[in-house]
Amino acid sequence: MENGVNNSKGEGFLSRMALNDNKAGMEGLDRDKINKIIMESSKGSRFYENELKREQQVNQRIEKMMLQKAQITEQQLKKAQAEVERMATELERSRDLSRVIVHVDMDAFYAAVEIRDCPELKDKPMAVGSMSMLSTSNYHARKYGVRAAMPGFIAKKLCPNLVIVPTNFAKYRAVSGEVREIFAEYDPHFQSVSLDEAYLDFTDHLEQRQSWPESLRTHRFHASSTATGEEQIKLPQEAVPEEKDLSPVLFDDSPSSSPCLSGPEGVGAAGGAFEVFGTSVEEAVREMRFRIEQKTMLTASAGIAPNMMLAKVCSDKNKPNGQYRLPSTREAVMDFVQNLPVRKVSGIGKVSEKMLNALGISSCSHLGQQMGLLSLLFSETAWHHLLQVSLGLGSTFIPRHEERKSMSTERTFKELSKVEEQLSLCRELCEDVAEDMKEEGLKGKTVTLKLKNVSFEVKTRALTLPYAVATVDEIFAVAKDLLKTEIDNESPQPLRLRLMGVRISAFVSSDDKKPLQRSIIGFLQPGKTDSSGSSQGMNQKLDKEHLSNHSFQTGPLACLPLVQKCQRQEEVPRQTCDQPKQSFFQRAHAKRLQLQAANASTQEEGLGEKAFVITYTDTCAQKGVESSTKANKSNCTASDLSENDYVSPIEAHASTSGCGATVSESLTCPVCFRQVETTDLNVFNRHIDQCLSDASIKPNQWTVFDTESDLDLENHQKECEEVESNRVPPQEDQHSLENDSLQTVLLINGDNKTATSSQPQSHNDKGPILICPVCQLSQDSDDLTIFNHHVDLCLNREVLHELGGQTLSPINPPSVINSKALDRGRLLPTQASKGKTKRRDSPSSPPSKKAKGLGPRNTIDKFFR
DNA sequence: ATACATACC
DNA sequence: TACTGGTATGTAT
Repeated sequence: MENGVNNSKGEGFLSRMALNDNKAGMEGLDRDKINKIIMESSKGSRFYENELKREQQVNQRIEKMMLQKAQITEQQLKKAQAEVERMATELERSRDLSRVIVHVDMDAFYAAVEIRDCPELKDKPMAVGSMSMLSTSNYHARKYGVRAAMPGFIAKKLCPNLVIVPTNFAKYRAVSGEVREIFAEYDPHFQSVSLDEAYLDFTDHLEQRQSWPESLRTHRFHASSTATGEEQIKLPQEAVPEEKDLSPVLFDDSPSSSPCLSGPEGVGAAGGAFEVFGTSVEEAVREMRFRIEQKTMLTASAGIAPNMMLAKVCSDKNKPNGQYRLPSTREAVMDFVQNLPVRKVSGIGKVSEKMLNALGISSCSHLGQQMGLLSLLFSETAWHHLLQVSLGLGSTFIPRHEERKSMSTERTFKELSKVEEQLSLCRELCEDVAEDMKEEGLKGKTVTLKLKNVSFEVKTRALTLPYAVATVDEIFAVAKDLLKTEIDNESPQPLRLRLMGVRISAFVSSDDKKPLQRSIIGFLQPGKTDSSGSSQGMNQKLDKEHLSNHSFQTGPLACLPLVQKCQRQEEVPRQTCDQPKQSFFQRAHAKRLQLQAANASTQEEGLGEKAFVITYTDTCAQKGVESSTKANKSNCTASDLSENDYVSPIEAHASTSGCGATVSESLTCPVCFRQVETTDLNVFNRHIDQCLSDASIKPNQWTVFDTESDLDLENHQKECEEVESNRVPPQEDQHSLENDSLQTVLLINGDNKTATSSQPQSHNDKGPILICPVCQLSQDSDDLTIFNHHVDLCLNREVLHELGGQTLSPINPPSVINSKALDRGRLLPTQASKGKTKRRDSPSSPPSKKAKGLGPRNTIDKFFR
C-alpha cells in the first residue's frame, strides 16, 4: 500500500504523458526510449504545462483520498467489509452464466482500411490522422510506440518513416456498414460501440445453429465482393484457410494467435473455395470473422464471455485477428479476473487506475481484497462498479442503444482572439449543429458553449431555455450570448481560443409536441375561421408591411400567449408523463413571490428592486423598437444574421390566428374560449374574472391564472412606475407609452443600484441588468422598450415553438447573463420557483382584487394577474 | 441546472 | 508548426 502512495507521487507528471502500452501490439518495445522522446517533444509546450497541472490535480485527489484512508478506523472498515460481503453475496446470487456475449473489434480499423485500399502501405509503418493527431496506427508503427491519440509530429519523431494518411470517415462508415450487416445475422440486436466495434449476444444464434445443416455453416472465400475496395478480387490461390494471409494489417511479429484457426474444422474444401464451420461458439465466431474478412478484406478480433465486461476484455486478448473464449463457469471467470489488470476494464481509465494504484491495487484480485476500503473511499456508483468487476460480473444483456442525449460540434484552430472571428466561428458551429439537429429532427433546450484557450484550459458554459430549439438562429442566439459573456468577463484581455464547440442537449421527447401543437392551433382559430389560419399558415414567414397595417390593439395579442400557456398546462401532462412543466407565468410568479419577500426586508432603504418589465406594445411601438435595437446592437457583426431574418412572433401570431380581434370587435376568453363581443378590456376582464371563479372546479387547468392572480397589483403597479420614472426611457418609449393604449408591465424585479454595487465586476458600466424571464438572457441595453420588445418576442416565440414553427426566423435574444450573475443578483434561481408554484388550490382571485382603472397599462396588467 | 472531470473510440 | 472530436456519465456545487 505504501508503495502505491509513493508510486503515485514519484512518477508524478509522467503518467499522463507517458506511453500507454495498454493496447495490443505494444509488447516488448523500448518503453524508456519512447517515453524519453515523447517527453522531449512535449516539454515546455503549453499542452505539456497543462498536463502537468492536471496531473497535480489528480495527485491532490489522491492525497485527499489517502488522508481519508488514514482516518478510517478498524471498526468502520469491518462494518464496510460486512456491507460489501452482503452485497457480494447478493450479486453472486444473481450471477448469470447462461448468455454468450461476443465483443467484436476490427483490427486497427482505419489503418487497415487505408492499407487495403493502398497496398503500398502494407509493409510500411503508417497511421491515420494528421500531424496534430492520429486516430490509429498499423502494427508496424506500433512497434515504434506510435499509437492512437498520439500527435503525428511526435509519432514522426518516434518513427521518421511513418506514413500518415488522412482520415476518410465516409469510407470507414461504408465499411462499417458492411461489417454490421454480418453482425446482424448473428444478432439482429447487436449494439455498436463505434464504427469498428460491437457487442453481440450469440445465445440465440447458437441455439439455432445446433440444428443447422452444414450448408448453412459453409462459407465461400470471397463469396461477395466489396463495394469499397479497388482490387477486390483475390484469387483462391491465396485462400489457404489461414486468414492471416488476407489481412493487410498483420505482420509476422504480431501475435496473430488464432487458436481456433488451427482447429480441425477449418479445412478448406477442394480448391479451397469454401470452408465449413462447426456449431460451437468458437466456430460461430470464427465464421463471423471469416465472413467479415471475406467481405471487407479486413480482420476482426473477438472475445466470447458470459457478459459484456468480460467479452470486451477477451476481445483484446488475441488481437489482432484472433479470438478468445472465456468459459462460462464461475471458476473460469474468477480465475480470469484475478490476474486482470484493472486498467484493462472498460471504464477504468488513467485516473482511476492511478488512484487504485495508490491504494496498492493493480489487478482485479486486489480489488476483491480491498473492497471494504474502496467502499469507504469511493462513491457508491464507483465502488459498486468495482465490486462487480472484482467478481467478474457485467451486463448479460445488451441494452438497446438509447436515444442520443446530446449533439455537438467543436473545432480546434490556431489562436483565435478577435471577437468578430470568434462570433462568426461560433455561428458556423451553430450552423453545423443546427443542420445535424434538423437531420435527426431534434430539438433541445440546453445549449452549451465550450471554449479552450491557448493554454488548453477548457471551459463550458451552458444555458437551459424553457423551450426547445433547433435552428441556427435560435442556437446561435444563446451561444453568442454565452460567448459574449466570456469575452466580457475577460476584457480588456481578449479570449485567446484554440477550440470552440457548441453542444445542444436536453432534447424534448418527440411525442411531446405534435398533439400539443394541434390543440393549440385549434384554439388559435377562434369562432370565425381565419383564411390563413391553418397550421401551415403558422409556419409561414409573414410580411411585416402587411402586418403593420393591421391595427391590433394589444388586448388579444397580449392574451394569446397567456391562453396558450394555459392550454399547454392542460395539454402537456396528458401527452407525456413528464413532470409538469412550468409555464412562464409560474416562473414569473415564483420570482415575484420571492421578490416580495425580499422587498419586505429592504423596502425601508428605498431601494426598489431591479426591474423586469414586460410591456406589451402595439405594432408601431415595436417597429420603433426594432430600429433602435438594430442600432444598439451594432456590435453583433455581420455574422449575426438573425437580425435580418427577424419576424415578430407576435405579428405572425396575430395575422394567422385571426387575432386582430379588435377589427372584429371581439376578444377570445382564455378561460372559456368563447368570443366576448367587446373591445373594452374592462368588460373583457370582468368576463374573465367570472370565468375564473367558475373555473375553480378544475383548478389544475388554470394554474397560470391562479398563480398570477395573487400578485399584489397595487404594489406591482407602483414598482412599474418607479421603474419607468427611474429608468428614463428613451423617446420612442415615451412615445409608445403615451400613444399606445395597452402596455403590460408584468414583473418587477430587483434594483439596479443593488445590482451594480453588489456585482461591480460584471455589467457595472452598463447600467441595470435586465434579464428576460423567458429565455433568461440578459439584455445589452437598459432601454426598457428594447427589453420589453425582447421579452415580448421571447414570450410569443415560446408559444410559437410549441406550434412547430421552425420556419419562423427567431428573434435574437439580447445578450448576456449567466447563472452566476443571477445568483449574485439574488434573483430567484429557477429551482426555487418550482416548489412555490405548486400551490394551485386557491382558484381565482375575487373580482374585487382587480386593477382599478389605473390607465391603459393597468388594463393589461390585470390580464396577467 | 452548471461546470468540470473522466472515459471510450 | 503541431496534442482531436463526439458522446456519455460521474462528481461537486
